[in-house]
Amino acid sequence: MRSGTLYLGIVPDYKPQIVEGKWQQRWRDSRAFEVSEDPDKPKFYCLEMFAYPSGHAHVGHVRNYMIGDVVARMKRMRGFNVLHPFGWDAFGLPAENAAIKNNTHPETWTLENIAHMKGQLQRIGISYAWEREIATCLPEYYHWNQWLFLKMLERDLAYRKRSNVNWCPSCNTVLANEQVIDGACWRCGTTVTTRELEQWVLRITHYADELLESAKDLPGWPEKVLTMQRNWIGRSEGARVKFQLVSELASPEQELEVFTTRIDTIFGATFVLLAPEHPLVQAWSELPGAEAFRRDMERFRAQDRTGRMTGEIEKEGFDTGRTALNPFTKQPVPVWVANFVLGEYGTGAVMGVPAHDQRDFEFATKYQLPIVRVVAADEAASAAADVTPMTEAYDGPGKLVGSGEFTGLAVDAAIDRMSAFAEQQGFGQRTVQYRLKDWGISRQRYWGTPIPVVYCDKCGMVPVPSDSLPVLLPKVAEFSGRGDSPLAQIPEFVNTTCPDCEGPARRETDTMDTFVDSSWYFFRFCDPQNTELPFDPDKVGYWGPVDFYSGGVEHAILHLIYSRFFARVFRDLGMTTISEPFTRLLTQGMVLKDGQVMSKSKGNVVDPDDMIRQFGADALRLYVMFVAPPEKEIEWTDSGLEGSWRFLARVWRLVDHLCETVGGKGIPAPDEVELNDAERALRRKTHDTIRRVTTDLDPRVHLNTAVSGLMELVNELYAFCGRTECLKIGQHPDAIPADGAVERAGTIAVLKEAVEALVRMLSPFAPHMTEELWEMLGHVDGIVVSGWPAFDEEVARLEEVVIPVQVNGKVRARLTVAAGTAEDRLRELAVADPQVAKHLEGKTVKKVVVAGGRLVSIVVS
RNA sequence: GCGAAAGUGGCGGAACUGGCAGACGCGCCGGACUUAGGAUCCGGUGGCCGAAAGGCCGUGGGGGUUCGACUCCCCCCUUUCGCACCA
Repeated sequence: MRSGTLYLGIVPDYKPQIVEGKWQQRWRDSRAFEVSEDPDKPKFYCLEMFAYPSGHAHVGHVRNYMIGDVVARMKRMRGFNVLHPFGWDAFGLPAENAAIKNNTHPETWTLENIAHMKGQLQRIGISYAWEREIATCLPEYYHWNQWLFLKMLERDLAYRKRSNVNWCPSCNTVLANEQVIDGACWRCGTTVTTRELEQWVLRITHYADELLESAKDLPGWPEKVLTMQRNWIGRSEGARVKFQLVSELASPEQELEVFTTRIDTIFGATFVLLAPEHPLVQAWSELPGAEAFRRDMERFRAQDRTGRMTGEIEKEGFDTGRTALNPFTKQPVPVWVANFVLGEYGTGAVMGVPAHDQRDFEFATKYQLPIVRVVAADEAASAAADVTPMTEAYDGPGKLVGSGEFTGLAVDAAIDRMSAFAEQQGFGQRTVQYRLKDWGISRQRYWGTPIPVVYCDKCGMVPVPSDSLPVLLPKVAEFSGRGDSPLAQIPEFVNTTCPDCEGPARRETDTMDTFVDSSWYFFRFCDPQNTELPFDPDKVGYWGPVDFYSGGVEHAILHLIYSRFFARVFRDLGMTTISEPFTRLLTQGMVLKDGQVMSKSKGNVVDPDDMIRQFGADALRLYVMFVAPPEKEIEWTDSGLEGSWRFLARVWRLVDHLCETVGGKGIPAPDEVELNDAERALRRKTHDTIRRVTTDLDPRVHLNTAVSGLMELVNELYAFCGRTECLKIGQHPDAIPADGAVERAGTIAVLKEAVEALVRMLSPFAPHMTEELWEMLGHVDGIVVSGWPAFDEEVARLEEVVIPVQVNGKVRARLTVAAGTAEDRLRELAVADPQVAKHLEGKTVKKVVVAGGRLVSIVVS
């Protein structure tokens, strides 16, 4: 043996494959992660966004589950009653497409994928309460989608509406606004077109204001996500203003209403613009002799929807030949149809103020409509306004000109006064407009929840009574991938009897958007087997809301806004008191390989099972947690994984080497024995590490720095053992010369404390290996119940501190002094230090600052 | 165009409230042990000058505040993300 080293001649075997199988089996057998409500313990609901069972989970997917598992295991050790469930977002289009392609049934495909992926997660050692597993494609689950739909119908939160909807020609189905990304289908990327369809809609706008207000302050959510939600809801305050139609040809409707946020500019309104979809435009197009009108209208309506939405298409319009009276000026203005006016926003009609709106300016320039300036930045601009032609619209602050009795008012005051005036006169109304639209949930596909209504010739639309639920999805259907809903092609399903009159009736053949399934599954986990209700309010009362929720940022709007909506619906049904379902939200970064997002289609996926075979699940988990903060994307490297494996093997060897020394009973606690300097230093490091790792995990969730803290402790332990003669391999402490019995007891005591703290704190990251080590250290009860190590502030406090001394901002020396040395003394020592003195030579000391007792700063000139 | 976040060694990343920049790991270099070692243990590793002691420079660029700035303020550059004719 060489002195000064811990040389382990025989490398003890760290065989993750054996250890991991053993503990996964034990956890299963002991139902280690199953929980029930326990009012005596604080609860913690830890959830990762459940999975779409696409087939095989790759490392990019499982990163999320690993993050959640570290949090869940840590909280469990810290004494919380932890609910950590998992399930499957199992309805959806890929199953149907796979069915078409492979001539199988979506259910078969889905259930096989679930079985495989469940195995993958179990091999990673995620501590799920598997007895609560749910799959949304099973009647036990979608029954309650239907139940909730009926409740929403009763409360007028669900309604049927004929409108232009987003249509994905590839998926052959409708998409919600949230599901159109840059004009393309969120799932397949095909350019979305428009169709006019009658479909079921959920009134999310009922909660628009509340969703927006709460999104201003959800302290546990990333600011980025909140901003996205606020923008999506898009509140604007303004006014609706009525313009009287004066044309002889005017339809029976004698007025049209515009929405504006800038009523102060209304004296500059020189025309009115209607969306091609506006009802008046439709009505006029149907009048005799309106062929040309109709042709233009149709042309605009057929224009690419996203082009119109994003401004890529040139602004175009045509004169309707009608005029309307500006209610403020009483002057007639022409009414035009314009392709850039959106039918579904506001009233589908706007006033054209070319002087103060760039879009109107361009339109007016193109069609030579008058431009009248009514807001001036200052006096000079006001004077110049009449003579200088504008080159662009002015939308800055200023005072009104040429606006009758409102002339001279500042913009904000004018908006206020003019809105009030319009209300008083009865031609206007202050109003709040949202960008958020009600959520269309009808999908013309098979693999989803049947919408529980029937259509009867006599009674019209009739909801299926709750006691007849669930409306089962029939097993057999044609999956041609063409035409209308596959359900429409199954007569046995379609033809039914009316619940009211018992006459013949047809079932609704559309299914629900799968985002309905995922909007409330977190409540179902609290009571997954309930056959009477979606969940027992008491159980959700105990577990809810979700304390820690993690998943991809791609759901920042879709899933996360729908869930906030549904939580409020359940609340208003009296079933919960929860408004915000997710207290803390972590959006995990993606995993890249070769600079690209890991995905099956790119062929760059890393299968966790391959990594587990080589290095074990613990090494995989540790690597993914260590390589970067959880929110950041990471670039996969094999060498990084190997490094984590090496670290675990290093811990294994250390504990294996020490377990006979520090394992078992009868070892005194460190504060019961006398400690030498080295022992006190190790103890200090131990407690400092506990403090750091604990706060890094909770509440910070800085998993990467928590791991690095543990690595430092391991390095310290190796160094300590290397310096300690009695710890050379092959020499049991009993065989050590007896010149330091007390010292040896201290060594054993501090080592035991350090090693046990290390193993326990490592266990959320590497649960299998640490269970095994914990057992090797002589513990009978699992590490899961061992508790989290406590740290002692007193012990962690340094006895000696190093104080850097700066001269003009540069560190010139370091003083080693007793902790708590008085500031005056520090000043003396600093100035007297030879290195410092060198830099003070020939100069005048102007000031000596002692900052918080941690640093001395000397200013010279 | 608007909004947000970010920019630190060869690489991933630390630095929590303005107080020792580069923790920890990867990679690389050296040593020990060895028949051998891609294992293991120990050490080194921002750049430049220097044998060393030490010195100078250094957190995208430029300015500012401060005894002291990766951190705060102003301007600019770059990247990523989100929104994008919403009247």
